[in-house]
Formats: sequence, C-alpha cells, structure tokens
Amino acid sequence: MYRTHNCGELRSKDNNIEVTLSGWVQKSRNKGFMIWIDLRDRYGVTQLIFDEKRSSKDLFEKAKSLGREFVIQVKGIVIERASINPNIDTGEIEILVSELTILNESITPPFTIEENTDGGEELRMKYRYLDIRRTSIKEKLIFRHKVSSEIRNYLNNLNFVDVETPYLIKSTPEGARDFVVPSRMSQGEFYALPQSPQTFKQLLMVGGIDRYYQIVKCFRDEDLRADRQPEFTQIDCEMSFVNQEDVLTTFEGLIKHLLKEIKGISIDEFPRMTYDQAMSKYGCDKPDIRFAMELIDLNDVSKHKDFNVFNSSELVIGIRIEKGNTLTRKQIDNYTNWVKRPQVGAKGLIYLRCNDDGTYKSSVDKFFDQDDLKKWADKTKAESGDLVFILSGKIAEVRAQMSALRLEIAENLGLRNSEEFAPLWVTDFPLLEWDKESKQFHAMHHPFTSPKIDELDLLEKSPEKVKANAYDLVLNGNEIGGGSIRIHDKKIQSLMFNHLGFTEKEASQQFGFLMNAFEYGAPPHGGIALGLDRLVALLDGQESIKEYIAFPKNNSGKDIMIDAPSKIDDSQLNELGIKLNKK
RNA sequence: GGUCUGGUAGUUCAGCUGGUUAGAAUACCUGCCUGUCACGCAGGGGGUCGCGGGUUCGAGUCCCGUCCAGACCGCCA
Repeated sequence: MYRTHNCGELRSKDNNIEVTLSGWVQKSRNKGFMIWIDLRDRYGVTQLIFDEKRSSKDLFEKAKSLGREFVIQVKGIVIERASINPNIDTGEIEILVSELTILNESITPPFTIEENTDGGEELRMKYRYLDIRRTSIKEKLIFRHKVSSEIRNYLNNLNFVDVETPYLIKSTPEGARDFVVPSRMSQGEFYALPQSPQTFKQLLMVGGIDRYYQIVKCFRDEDLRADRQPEFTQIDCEMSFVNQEDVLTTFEGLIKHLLKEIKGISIDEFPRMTYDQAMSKYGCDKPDIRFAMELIDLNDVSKHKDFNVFNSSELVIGIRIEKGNTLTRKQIDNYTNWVKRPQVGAKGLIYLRCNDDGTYKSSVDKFFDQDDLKKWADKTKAESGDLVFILSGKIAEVRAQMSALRLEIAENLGLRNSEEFAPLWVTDFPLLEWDKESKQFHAMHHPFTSPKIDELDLLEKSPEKVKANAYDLVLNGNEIGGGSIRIHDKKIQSLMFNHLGFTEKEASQQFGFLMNAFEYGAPPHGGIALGLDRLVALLDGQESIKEYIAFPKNNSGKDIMIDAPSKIDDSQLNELGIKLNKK
C-alpha cells in the first residue's frame, strides 16, 4: 500500500498512530542534526522529520540525499511538533519517519514549484505538468470541474439529455476559418473540425430530443487572445417548442444556480436591453454594467459654433467621470494619448472640467463659452468636481472609441471589481451585417437565426434594419454566451441563404441535409451556447482563460510542451495524397 | 496582416550618455549549524547578453534585418 493517508489530513488527534504517506519533496531543511522534509500531494503538505538521535544512521543519510520533487513513500508515527506552524493545516503534527522509499528521483526543476514561483509564463507552459503541481493551478482545474459539475446538475434536473456530436464534419465558408483534416480514404477531400455543433443540435431537435446539451470542444482557426483559444469548450444547448422567453429564463436560471452554488451570491432578475440600446448607451454590444458612465449624445448642444471637428462629425459623445476633476493635466494628456493609439484610433480627446466654483474649463474654450459648456455639463449630469470627456466622429467609430475609453477609465478607477457580478441579456440583434471585404451581407449570429417575423418584409428594401430573435448573455463586459430562436421552415431558410449570397446550388451543397430535415416536420426550436472557459475564469475573478485549461496553446496557437503543430513524414503526406508548396 | 513591449546566469531581473574582468536575488553544489517551516551562516560553480549583419578604436548598450514570447487592433458567422 502506497499510502494510508494523504498529505493534507493528519491533525493532532491522529497522534501516535502509524501512517504511510506518499508524495513529492517540496523542500528539505537540513539543520545538521535534524532534517525536515515538506511532503506534498494534491491535498496538502505534511512535515516529515529525520533526527540524528531518533533515526537510524542509514535512514538519516538517505534523507540527506533527497532533492526537490523526488517522489517518496514514508512510514512513520504521527507526533506533535515541538513548535507548531499555524500557517498550514497540518501544522500541529509531523511524521517521525521509520522507513523511507525513494519511488522516483527528480532532476532540479526549471522553476520553483511554489505558490510564488519564479517561473515565467513560457517556461511554465513548457513544463505545464510541473506547473499543475502548484496549488493555484491545481485549484483552478478543480474549480473548473466544480463549475461543470454544477452545470450538469442543473441541466440534468431540467431533463436535458447529453448527446455527443461528431468532431469530423464538413467545412463551410461561413464564419470563422475551419481547422481542416485531410482524409486518407478519400484523397483530396477534407473534414473540418466543428466551430460549434450548431447544425447537429438542430437535427437532434428534428429527431425529437427536445432538450439537448453537451459540454463540448469547438475549434476555430483564428488569432488568439487572453480570452480566446483555438480549441475551447462550449456549453451547447438546444430546446424544442420554446420561444425566446423560455430560453432566457432557463439559462438565466443556470447562471443564478452557478452564482449561488459556486460563489454563494443571489442575484435578482437580469436586466435586459436591446442591441440598439446597448450600442447607444455603452457603445458596445457587451456592456460592463458594474458601473454607470453612460455615453451621452451631445449632438444638439455642440454643433452651433465654428468648431469644425464637431460640426463635421456624425456623433459627439460625452461621458461623465464622477469626481474626475481631480485628474491632473498629465493624466488627461495620458488618456488623450491612449485614445490616439492606433488600437483605439481617435483623433483627439476633449475634456470639460467642472470647477468647484461653478465655472467650466475645457480644451475648446476658444470656440465655446461658459453657457455652451454648462449645457454640456447639464446634459451629461456633471456637477462641480466632475470631469467630462468628449469624442466625436463617425457613429460606429466614436462609439467603439468611447466604449474602450470608458472601460480603461473604469479599470483605472477600480470600478471593475472581479468579485461583483453584473449579468445582463442583450436582445434583438440585427439579423445581417455588412461585410466591407466581401461587399455583401453576412449573418451577424449565424445563418440559421430566425428574423423577427413582422420585419421580414424589410429584407428586400433595407436588410440591415431587420432584427433577429437573437440574444447574448453578457457578464461584466464579456460575452459569455449567445443564441437564437432558429429557423425551422425550409422556405425562410432558403430566403436567408439567398440574402447571404448563396446560390441555390451552394445552399443545397453545404446545408442540404438541414433543409431536407426541415421538410420532415422540424419543431420550432432555439438555444444558446455558453463559453465554459470564459465563464469559469470570470466566476473565479480572472480575465485570462489560459490557467483554467489544463494544456493551453500559446499566443500563436502552438503547444510548446508537445511542440505542435509540427511537420509530418513524407510517407504520411503520400498516404494522404498531399504535396506541400514549400518545405 | 498591423501596432506596441520584451529577449542578459537554471530562474526572475538590473545593467545610465557606447568604455576595465557583465551584476543582484533566488535556485544548484560543498561545509557549518540542538526545532526548522521564505531557516540561518560561510564558501563555490554557473553567461554564444535570442540570431545575423552594420556603425565605431571599442557594442549587452546605437542602427538594419530576422526569430521567439506577451498584450492589443484586424479577424473571431
């Protein structure tokens, strides 16, 4: 038997019993006459003691040879410590070792396996298996397990059925780039890995599985971010005989359940706003509503003077920063430079200081008098001591810029508290979006999203105005899920493909199986997919999802531990009938 | 595809305006140490300054190119 107890459970009540423990040598403290070893496993750390007087000479010599991360097994008696350590759970006791077996040696690890490791990110990723020995990484993986277990509990209780869908499927040009897998048996042909099980879950609805879920890997061959990996996990769900309200209620319930079970937080009904409201109030479709600082339209009070920057703008927006007049000139300059970076792309930033004496000071005093400035202050509800920042330009651009600035300021003011949770629904997304590159409309959500039926007649004249039965779940400024009520009617689905620039032939080649299925009595259905990695990270108060994935890819989509992607043998290429352009 | 930041000991970093033999901490090795727990003390080993080129009497430092890593923009139906 390798162990009778783990390294986290022994207490002074266990004094005098004989135990066997196995684990890793965290650290050895050799004081000459005594050696202490911190023995670590998944459950904690227990101190072992070897003593010149109480241990045999052979045993003592063997203990001296132990290095960091050796795997050992010891037998010994639990005894009370001469000096207790209140900082660790097992700090009252130690093990007086009588037998020591070295199960495996270790070379010196490339970084210290301690909470405050000296390892940089790249190194920790290369030796991820060592990183996982660290408490915080281990805890994050266990946290993820807890979240996904609660998700399963909740959905199982509501009669959802977990069904697996295939990973080797068909490539489609719509949306994100596919990862592609060459077929050996059909040379020159390729599978694609799914970006989501979208069509399969709809086919399950046609198949009568009226409540489906799957915690499933999805794949997208696009550039990475701190919150984006090429393979990621979705909580994919679909329901039949439901309207939008049913879906929102069900999954609002899921998030409430998680917040309650995992964080012990109860939350009231989630606020809802339409896409249009979100865009005008916050300048983005995934607003962080933990704080106010809403975008205020200043068009009607800013375009009556000779200030050409405003007069030539589609939109002038202000945001009020409460007590912001304490910002120094230098801090304001920093924000100005910040918005002028190419990533944000504003031409400049105009400020309005609301002084304590009721006067105003702005960067455009040359053009606007105190009465004008007062109107700006009134409109943004700015009071003495506040600061207003103003941006102007084309509607879409200035909204995006102001939204970025809003988050940056909130971050700096400490208004983005990661232990506060502010979920909301954003509804009524546009059905279509104009794509400048391909010069045609493409589906904002995906081509299976149903349009608002009473707006269907707009589809010909002004397609950009048609709204969809589509919704996003937003948490603290992050999109954690999105879904829609789907099309279940072949005619409407054909109409959609038509407007997305598919010929009838293309539509039937790529999605014929779905259109066929719709001819055999497809029930009304809809669903949602939630990003598990992101949800888990947010619930744990973090922005980056990497630490919650056991073996993540790096910034360029590489796994530096196993060195993937990598070249394959010529013989493998031959079998697949593939010839490379360059080697 | 683009912008920015970084690459110096096993590791994390410092290294100013170009100037002697490139430093610190930690890790590692050796010795000492009668209760350690970030143990302490003394000593020791350890460097292709990412790579290539250029400027210069002289380059870790300046310039050009390139590779790698990270953050962001584009992209992510």
